[in-house]
Amino acid sequence: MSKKNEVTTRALSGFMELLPQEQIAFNNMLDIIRNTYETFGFVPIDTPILERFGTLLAKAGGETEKQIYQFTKGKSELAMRFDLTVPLSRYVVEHYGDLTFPFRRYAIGKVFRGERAQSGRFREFYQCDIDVIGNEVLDLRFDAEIPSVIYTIFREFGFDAFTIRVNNRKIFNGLFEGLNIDEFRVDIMRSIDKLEKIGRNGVEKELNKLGIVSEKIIRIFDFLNIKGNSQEILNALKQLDITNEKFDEGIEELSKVVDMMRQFDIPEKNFAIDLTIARGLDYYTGTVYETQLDEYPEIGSVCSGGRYDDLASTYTDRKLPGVGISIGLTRLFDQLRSRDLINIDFVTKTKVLVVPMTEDIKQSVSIATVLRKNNISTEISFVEGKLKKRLTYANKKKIPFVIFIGEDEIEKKVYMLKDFVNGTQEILSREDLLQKLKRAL
RNA sequence: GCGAUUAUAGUUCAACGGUUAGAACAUCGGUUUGUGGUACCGAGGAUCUGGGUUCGAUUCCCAGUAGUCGCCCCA
Repeated sequence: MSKKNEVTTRALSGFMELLPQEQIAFNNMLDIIRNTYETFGFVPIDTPILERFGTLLAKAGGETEKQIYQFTKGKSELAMRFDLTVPLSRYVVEHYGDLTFPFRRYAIGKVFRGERAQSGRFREFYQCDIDVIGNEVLDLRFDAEIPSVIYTIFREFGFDAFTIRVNNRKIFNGLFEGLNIDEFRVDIMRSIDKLEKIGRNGVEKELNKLGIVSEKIIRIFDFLNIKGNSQEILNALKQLDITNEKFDEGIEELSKVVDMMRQFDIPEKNFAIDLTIARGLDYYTGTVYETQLDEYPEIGSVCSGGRYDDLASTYTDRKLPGVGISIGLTRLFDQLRSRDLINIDFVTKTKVLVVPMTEDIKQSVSIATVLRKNNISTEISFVEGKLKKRLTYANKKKIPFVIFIGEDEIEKKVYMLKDFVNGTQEILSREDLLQKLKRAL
């Protein structure tokens, strides 16, 4: 808070800003995500942060629309993207002729939602998406591959106890059709999604409010109360007295997806069928996923997604079914950080601080260049004042090595290397210095 | 959009209807010159904005603004 111009220097609420050491940790997680996506053969794209308002609005609706940041510049009605999937569908339609299908793309970027910020809920946050888009058709096996990417990433993050929960929207839709309450589909799913939070009574109350008769509510809970391992759930579903084509189709799909997830070597403990998962944007039509950390369920979902059969239908007559998932890295990172679960290993990536002790900096610059060419991050200290001050800088930033270059060193063409960790110090030739640093780092 | 709650140094927190609003951490300087961490000494730095009550308000009241938490929604 600077008084100078009476301008608040605080970042806006809901916009995460990190210290360098945190940002390094954050970027490390981003790197893991990006690398994993690429090893699965997803290609990168980067769509604009701003889109025409009409483009975003076409697929949004209801609550989502209220949360879109929109503004007018000149005569243009613009809006900030609220996710990466709607821009993707626009992108695919626009570049349809240049893309190879199934189109496997990843996108990492900030998205914006104009809502009230609170714990774990941001107005600007990173989404890290993968999607597979088919031309006319998309094999169900892709639905099982997506969770295996997620599994790989969370293992790379170092997590062991996490669960990828799977469900299929067709089961819900079939159930609601069968009970003749399809018109309340969206509202019902939202209530069901809150089951863990508000309990059975809370959900019952909400369903009552919608005007659903108690006999049907009981049927819904018969369905929701199905528990057990994946096989038990599937068996119980088949025995439910629901005659609806969609319902059966959903069970069939879910059954296949789960079976294939096993073939992708995802351990049983890391996935589960969860019939209460209804969450997610309106456009999901089949498989839906949600991932949570077993030890921190209160964090909520850090990775959600699903299958959508008609995402681009507002832009084109072509049928472009897709399946994908999004990691909400900002939320994940923020929640881990507030629980002290982020390892802050580095304040900087600098490994060597070169300290010129004279006006002549030629040798300092020269050795810095050599080290950098050898991929050793190096800074040169141009700080005025006492040597103490310059060493304090290295100490604070936890830079492990300092090289002193004074008159003696310049004269003899040698380097005084100080190991900050051990506190040792030695005079080395350029070649020995390089070899030693390479070995140590 | 709705509700609750909070607002004092860079940060986390004190205090008081009445003289210079305290502390810790952080920052900067010092404890003799080419050697950091620990210790000691010192310095700078704050009552969100506007009204009201009062002899007097940072303190009490109202409004605004902003933060936080929750609802809605969602990653």
